[in-house]
Amino acid sequence: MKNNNFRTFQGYMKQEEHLLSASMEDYLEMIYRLSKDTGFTRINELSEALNVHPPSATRMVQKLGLMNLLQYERYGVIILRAEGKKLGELLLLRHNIIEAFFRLIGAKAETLLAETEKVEHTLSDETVKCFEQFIAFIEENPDVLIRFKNFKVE
Amino acid sequence: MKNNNFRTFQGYMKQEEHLLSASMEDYLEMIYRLSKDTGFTRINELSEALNVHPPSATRMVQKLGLMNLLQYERYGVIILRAEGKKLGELLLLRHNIIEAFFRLIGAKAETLLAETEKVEHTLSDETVKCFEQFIAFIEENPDVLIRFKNFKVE
DNA sequence: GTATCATTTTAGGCATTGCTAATTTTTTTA
DNA sequence: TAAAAAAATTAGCAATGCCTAAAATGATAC
Repeated sequence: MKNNNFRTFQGYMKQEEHLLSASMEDYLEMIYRLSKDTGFTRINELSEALNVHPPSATRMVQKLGLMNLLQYERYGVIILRAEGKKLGELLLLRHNIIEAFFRLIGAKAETLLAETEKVEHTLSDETVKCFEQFIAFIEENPDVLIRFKNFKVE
Repeated sequence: MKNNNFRTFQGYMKQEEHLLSASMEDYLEMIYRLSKDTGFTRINELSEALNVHPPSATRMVQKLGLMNLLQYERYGVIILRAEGKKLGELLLLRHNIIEAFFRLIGAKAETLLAETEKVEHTLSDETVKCFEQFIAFIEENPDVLIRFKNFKVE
């Protein structure tokens, strides 16, 4: 076995010149959700939504602030900057594509959210695009889905 | 947004009574691969295969040893115990299902391995089963794949 | 305006898993 | 069998991101 291409999970996650870690992506996506209507969110709301304790949210928000993805001052409100907004929107879009795709192929509803939240950090743009194309394909060819469902019953 | 079900990536990865962390799964899967023919492997071979440095492999192997997944003594060979073998086999099986599925829907060959290695730690058994069923479905209905490919061209 | 309450921050700790440097053990070679 | 080389271990550090406890700040009520 001279195949030099394997890595551990962490090895892969580091290797890429990922601008954002998985956690950063989670925070950014959630900030985008929460501030979509009102234009802002707060540490408390954010930490509750993500089921982390406030100090964890504070630290991450400070970090995202240093990266110029959002605007934040101590004890203040969290407002996405243009770049952060753009990323957040993409992240949410990606999330929705993956979720829709999993639903299509029959993933259990109970685990759908957790599944999507985990997977979304690990898929390449190309593969997400494949998911997207498959969704569009099924929309135009609903008979395929029916055949698949029948196949599964057997 | 009172939905209490979101978590950060790490939140999800911890939450489950996961016997094995993502890294543990990687090591176990690789040990299984490497010892499949010969019945054993070594720290050096393992660390090279996973692109980590030997001390990292030593530590993880010791940990897996404490979990009774493998048999190991200082400076010795690594031999999977029954439980470790069973898990390793399942992990490799899962890996292959996911890889085959991604290939089917058209994931880029260059990123296929990395993609699979990352995703495999984040999918539920049910979803992997969906992948498996889809593969079987396409095998029995190759016309669907042709239609999908044609659809993508447009 | 001050006391209370809620929110947020700071400080410090923990677990994981990677790394390097130095040491120990094993294997090979001469 | 003794010296050299290779392999593996130990020890200690780093980064990430979570936590708790205590302090600081802000908002509210009287």
